[in-house]
Amino acid sequence: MSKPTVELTESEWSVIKAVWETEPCTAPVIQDRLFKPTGWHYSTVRTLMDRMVAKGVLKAKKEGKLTIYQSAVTRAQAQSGELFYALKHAFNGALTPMVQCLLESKDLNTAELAELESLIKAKKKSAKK
Amino acid sequence: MSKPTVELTESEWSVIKAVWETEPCTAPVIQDRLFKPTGWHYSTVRTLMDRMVAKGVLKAKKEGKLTIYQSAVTRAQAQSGELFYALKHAFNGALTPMVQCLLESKDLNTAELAELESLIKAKKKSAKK
DNA sequence: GCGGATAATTTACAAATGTAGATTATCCCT
DNA sequence: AGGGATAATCTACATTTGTAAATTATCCGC
Repeated sequence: MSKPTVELTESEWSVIKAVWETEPCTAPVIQDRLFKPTGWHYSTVRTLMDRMVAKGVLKAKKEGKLTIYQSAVTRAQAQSGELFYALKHAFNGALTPMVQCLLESKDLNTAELAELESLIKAKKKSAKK
Repeated sequence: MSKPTVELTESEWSVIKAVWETEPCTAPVIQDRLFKPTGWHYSTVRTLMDRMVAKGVLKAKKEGKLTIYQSAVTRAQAQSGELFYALKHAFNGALTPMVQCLLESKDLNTAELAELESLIKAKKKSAKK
């Protein structure tokens, strides 16, 4: 029932993003989408995808001669996985320093800051019930 | 002059955290600190540290028979590296969704939210002008 | 039914990562 | 000077990741 934390490599991120955009889909389709940015050949993409199936981040089913792939984790799950990995390792789980790091490193304009502020306001509202 | 983005593996995070806390220090000292949580033996830690020197995240100098290590990247640099890795891969560089993910996944209390809010306020102040 | 197109399968191989045993050098003490 | 303690060096090996060529199967149209 618990979703075991998702951790993806850089290559796997490329693949799963393409899958989310086109699923259900076949490996050739994904290869096609990724060829431009990565230059990967079919067997490369296919290997990645099959390994991802083994890891449980993609699902595959055979349909006639074709293998149809779908994601087995949502974008939100994968995002959380990545974020919490960073939070845990780099910030020892402490949220505030992480946000501080974000604010300091990125050069945010006033509008962006306002947006973040309103996100928090909204959250406060829903939290205090 | 530009700091090439720092990327650390999980094991390397363990090592560099210990180094930050004790530097300058020797490998045996680090091994000692890490033995409890990880069970790693001397040669394991030593290998990691030497590979980290090769990568440029630690520095080593010979002092008599001893090898003295120090970090070559600051905690803040490493934190940024990790955070931006996540931001880039999981969120395509978009800050707002990342913060949203943070707010949604962690169950923050009102005080924490207030703290984040004040971080942003402070930033706004320094940004404008 | 055959040939080209498309997809799948098999196999491979180098680099990076995680882990550590075995051997050797060094230093200090008696 | 010899022996134990400590540190260093060397070597090793399994797993994971990145990348793909070569071979084989399948299907569609002629």
